[in-house]
Amino acid sequence: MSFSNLNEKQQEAVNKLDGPILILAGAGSGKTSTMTHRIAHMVESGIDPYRILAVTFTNKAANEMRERVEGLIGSTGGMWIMTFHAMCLRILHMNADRIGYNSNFVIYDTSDQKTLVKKIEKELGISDKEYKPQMLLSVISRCKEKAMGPEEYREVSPESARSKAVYMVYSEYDKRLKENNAMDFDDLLLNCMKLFEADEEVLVKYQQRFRYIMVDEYQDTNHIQYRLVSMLAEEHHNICVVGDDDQCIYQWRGADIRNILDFEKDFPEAQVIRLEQNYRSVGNILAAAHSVIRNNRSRKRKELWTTKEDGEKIRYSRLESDKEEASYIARQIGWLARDGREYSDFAILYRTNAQSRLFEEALSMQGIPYQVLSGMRYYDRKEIKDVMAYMRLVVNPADDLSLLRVINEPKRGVGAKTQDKIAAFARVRQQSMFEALSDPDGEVLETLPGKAFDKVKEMVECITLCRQERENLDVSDIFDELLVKTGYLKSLENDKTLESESRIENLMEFKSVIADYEKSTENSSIDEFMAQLALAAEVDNYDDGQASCTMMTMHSAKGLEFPVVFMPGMEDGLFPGSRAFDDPASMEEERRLCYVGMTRAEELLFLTSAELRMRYGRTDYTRESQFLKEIDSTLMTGDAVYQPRKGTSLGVPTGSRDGYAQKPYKPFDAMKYARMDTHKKSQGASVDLAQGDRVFHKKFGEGLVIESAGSIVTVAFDSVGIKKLARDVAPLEKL
DNA sequence: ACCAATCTGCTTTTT
DNA sequence: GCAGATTGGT
Repeated sequence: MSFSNLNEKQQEAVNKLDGPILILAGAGSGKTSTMTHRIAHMVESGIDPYRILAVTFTNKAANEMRERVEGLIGSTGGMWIMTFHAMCLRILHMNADRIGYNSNFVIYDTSDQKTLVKKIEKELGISDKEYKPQMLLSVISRCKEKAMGPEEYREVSPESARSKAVYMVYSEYDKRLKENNAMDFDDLLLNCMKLFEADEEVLVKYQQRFRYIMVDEYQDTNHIQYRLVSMLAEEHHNICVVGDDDQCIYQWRGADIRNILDFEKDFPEAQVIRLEQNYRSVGNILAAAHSVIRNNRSRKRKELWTTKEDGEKIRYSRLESDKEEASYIARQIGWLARDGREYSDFAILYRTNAQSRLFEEALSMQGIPYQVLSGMRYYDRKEIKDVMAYMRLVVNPADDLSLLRVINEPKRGVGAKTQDKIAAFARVRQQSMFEALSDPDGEVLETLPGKAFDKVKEMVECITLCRQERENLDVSDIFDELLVKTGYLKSLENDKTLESESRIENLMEFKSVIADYEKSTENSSIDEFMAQLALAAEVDNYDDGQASCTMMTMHSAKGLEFPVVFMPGMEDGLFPGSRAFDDPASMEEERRLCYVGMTRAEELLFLTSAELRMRYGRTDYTRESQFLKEIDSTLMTGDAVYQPRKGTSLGVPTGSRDGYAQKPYKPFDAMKYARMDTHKKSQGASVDLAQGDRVFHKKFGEGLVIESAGSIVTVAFDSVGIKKLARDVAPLEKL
């Protein structure tokens, strides 16, 4: 095989197959090409594909790698090219019994986790206001990423109400997952690691099998993923990790940047190869991106270069308002398209999904076709989750959470009280709720109120039948059976609203997903289908063949490239987000995100900001993003970026190398004020004042209302006399 | 048990 | 500004 299309460094990486290697692959440096050629080279050198493992983060990356390897050598044979989670799922499926799970376990996604935590909080009498499910889950997830169980958590945490609450929820959460024969995403990794630790035999089997290991996006691995990889590579040390510390944008989710920074410590004999030639962007874009990222302290030395021409300068515009910003970008796209660009050449990359709305409006106004990659997963839709819950029960009758989700969907007259009753019965009988209801003795079922009895019985029988026959039925048959016999479809049809119609459409779309699955798999089964589905994501649906421009967050844009990129909302408080100003580490992460965004652009890069922006329902003045100030001004045209005068009263010299160090200014936190707004509003509305009422004012003390007309209240205060107050604003309490 | 009116509370996202 | 959750009324 010839690698003449690869540069020297890339060839070096491709040719060194043995021993640990760290490939620092800058943005656009031909990373995937290098990795796929390296795999191809292994096979050409006579290495059995069965011995090769390549792990990625996303399905998309795994699919792309598989396709490209197939393109090079025709077949991927017995290699494993898959995500961390898929790998663990596969290993656990074959060995579930060894860690006390039944191999038909189901996977709980984020919203299942949230439902479960809320339920637990309620049962334990913990306020879900004080301890937000999301916050608890992120603590739990952080623990699991470090392989820290609830007991260990308790030991290392300070004695506080908070850690006690976390401990109680965490331990109950874990217990419930196990009872329901379910795992969350972290468990897939964690349990796989536990399996390796507990069972030498299993570990050795995989160590011996995978003699060559590659890990993509190594900068985004968390501690458990790191451990898994280290364990597998322990024997032979043939491990090749590829990543770019400058593109680590998932630290907030547990990615541990130290994994890549410390690789050479972990494997002292490691060879480091830097891919620094960029094939994607013109010189000016590259230089501008570099002028931003160099402000980060914790990064490996690296500077991309290109043989491309400088290209045009980056264009920056400060617009009057967010609406103006959107219409400016739409106009630019219009002009460039008339100039011969394809619509698919354009991408609008923003910091938050909420920004997409204005662009959608502006683009459709100009008649420009677009596609939005939103955070909302297709599988998060209610109707899809409902039918999936039915399907899960077919696979795993121990899943109480799914049963609770659908027992009253469609309405069967089973309210909260009845649900509690069933749960209580099930607990006494040491069964899951579904098992209790379907028990042939009928004891639990018969306690249901009359009209609920028939309907629930019908549902239970339908699911039981599907379960018994699931070996003989196609997945789509089970789907039909469930939709019809449970009455779910009928209740949607009877609804006759626009919403229910679109729900039916979504269900039909889901059926075509099932049909696709059946076609693509020889031995299709509902068990396997459910497992695959849990690991599928929406971003996989991005279609680059479409003749439309694309909008998405900068996060989702990682790994993609576009000839023309727009980055709107370059404002302190939005990008970088206001929280970044409290913490240098997260400011650095925002900066990496900015770098990722900018390096998506091949030829043209537009940055914009708006003087006035509406956020959380209020309009505020904004300040230009500090990232704009970091960009080498000789590389930009358009509006000048406002630069504060040197040596201002605060005495902080400008031109400091780290952006955050020179920043005495904390951007306006729109969210904080939006919250205050709603509280005020609700307070004002609740105070219904009439003449003669006694009131209390924080500053003026007690008084008597002498007139209440429209928005003005006149009060005679005992100590300070008569005052006229605006009723919606004044902090008045009725006594 | 169910529905509608009000209130709340908000990044980023993959698996 | 908007969606999801909660409350209060039937």
